[in-house]
Amino acid sequence: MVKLEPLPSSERLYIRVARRIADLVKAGDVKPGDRLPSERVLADMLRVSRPSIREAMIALEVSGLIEVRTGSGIFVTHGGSSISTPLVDSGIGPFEILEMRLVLEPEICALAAERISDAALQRLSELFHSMVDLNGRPEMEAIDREFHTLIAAEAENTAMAQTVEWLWRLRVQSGFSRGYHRLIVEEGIFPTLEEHKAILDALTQRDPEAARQAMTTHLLAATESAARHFEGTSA
Amino acid sequence: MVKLEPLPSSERLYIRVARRIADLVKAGDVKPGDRLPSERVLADMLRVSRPSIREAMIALEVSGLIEVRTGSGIFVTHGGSSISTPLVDSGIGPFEILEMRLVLEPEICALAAERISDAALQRLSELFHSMVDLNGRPEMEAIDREFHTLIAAEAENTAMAQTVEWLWRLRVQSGFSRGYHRLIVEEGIFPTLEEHKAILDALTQRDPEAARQAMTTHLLAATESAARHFEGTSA
DNA sequence: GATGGCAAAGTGGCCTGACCAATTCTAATC
DNA sequence: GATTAGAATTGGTCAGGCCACTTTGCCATC
Repeated sequence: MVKLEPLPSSERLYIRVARRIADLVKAGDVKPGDRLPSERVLADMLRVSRPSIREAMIALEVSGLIEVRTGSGIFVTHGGSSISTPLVDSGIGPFEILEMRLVLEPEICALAAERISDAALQRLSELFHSMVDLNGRPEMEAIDREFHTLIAAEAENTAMAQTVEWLWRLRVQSGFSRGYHRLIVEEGIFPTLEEHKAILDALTQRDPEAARQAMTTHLLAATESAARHFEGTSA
Repeated sequence: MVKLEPLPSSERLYIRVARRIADLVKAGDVKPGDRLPSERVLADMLRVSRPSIREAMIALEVSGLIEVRTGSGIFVTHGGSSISTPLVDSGIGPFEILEMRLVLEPEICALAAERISDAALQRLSELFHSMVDLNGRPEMEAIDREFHTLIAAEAENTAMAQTVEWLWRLRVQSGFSRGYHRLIVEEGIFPTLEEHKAILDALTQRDPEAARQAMTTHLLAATESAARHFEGTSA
């Protein structure tokens, strides 16, 4: 029972093509925001047919590495190869997301307190003031998202940062966002603002313990208000 | 400046097709292991061309929902739509993975202590004895993996479970596995066995605090031995 | 009757060439 | 200089075909 398996004689063509393109991006030959050559040109350069190029592009698109714009071209995503946005519903609900965030983000916040850059602190401060100005309008959710993902990025752990971004994408899918604005209106904006302020302050003072605590408080509050919101619903 | 965007009137065809197929799977009309109709038949049924079917299949394949076997057919994966195996190298290194596991898995283990089923405990026990029997041979890593992913599954939080599986896939990619066996040989098998035994015991007693502590101890030990292993290397 | 081999049918892998629709660019026009 | 109509570019989709690999089942052989 030796079970020798390979001689992957020849992987499927679209995979080889996708890897080539991905290497270009990773090597920095093309940067986020850049446009790739057209499908026809790529096909000509790689000596494969256009369908094969298209298959590779779809694979890369699903992987989140590129974005295809009809009639315009194929562009490299800014996000880089993060955990892909599920093509199929993940089936992950709001409370699972919050439970996980409650485990992950306080620690991330503590790490970020030690590693965060001045530029990031500056940006966080701007975001906080944007939240104040927006005062509960729907756009606030996007600010909230950038606030949390930026902190995750500053923890300088790619795995954690990608996971936080993934969780936000899941949140958008899982019908949580639909109630976000109503929630803010119902519960008032001030608690949320104060919680974010506490996080910002702790990070500014680079105090890991306070940062952890502030994030925990914030997410516990979010969980409770979500519980009130979804009370009795099937979500 | 209203910027009304909708009427996604017509998403790209391959996405609509992929969703239809994904729905079939989610609805249970086709089960894991089943073979889907051939590309030609699908094209005929959905009234689209074969290339469109192929593009959809590639999207689903990258998403991990199906598996395409040349000359044989298209089969539904057993794993279900988990976080997909990156087509491109994520660039996430061993220590980032361990840092994140150290945050996540102790809490998962604590949750699992309260929620784990008897059947799962039974399986964990079997896995532990397999580890003892294998006594450090390379196959042990697969057992180790099932041990941890099973615990994550028993925490009854899909987001966490998928993340743990994702981290193991990353680990395989990141050149960690290549040193695993050597590590075991160098450091001896017994510490690892004892750590797993402690985790198993805590879960059996359904003691969250002990479970958390046991997992922390295990991962700290793993981190240290990884540090010794990668000492001076570029990994 | 069981076994082994071989051919036909079925399936995915890949290509050529074509046409359509959206976007972008260009140049003529006001 | 700004506007706008047309041309060029780009992705979206289709049709049909050929190849290589797998599976299946028939048939000759043992």
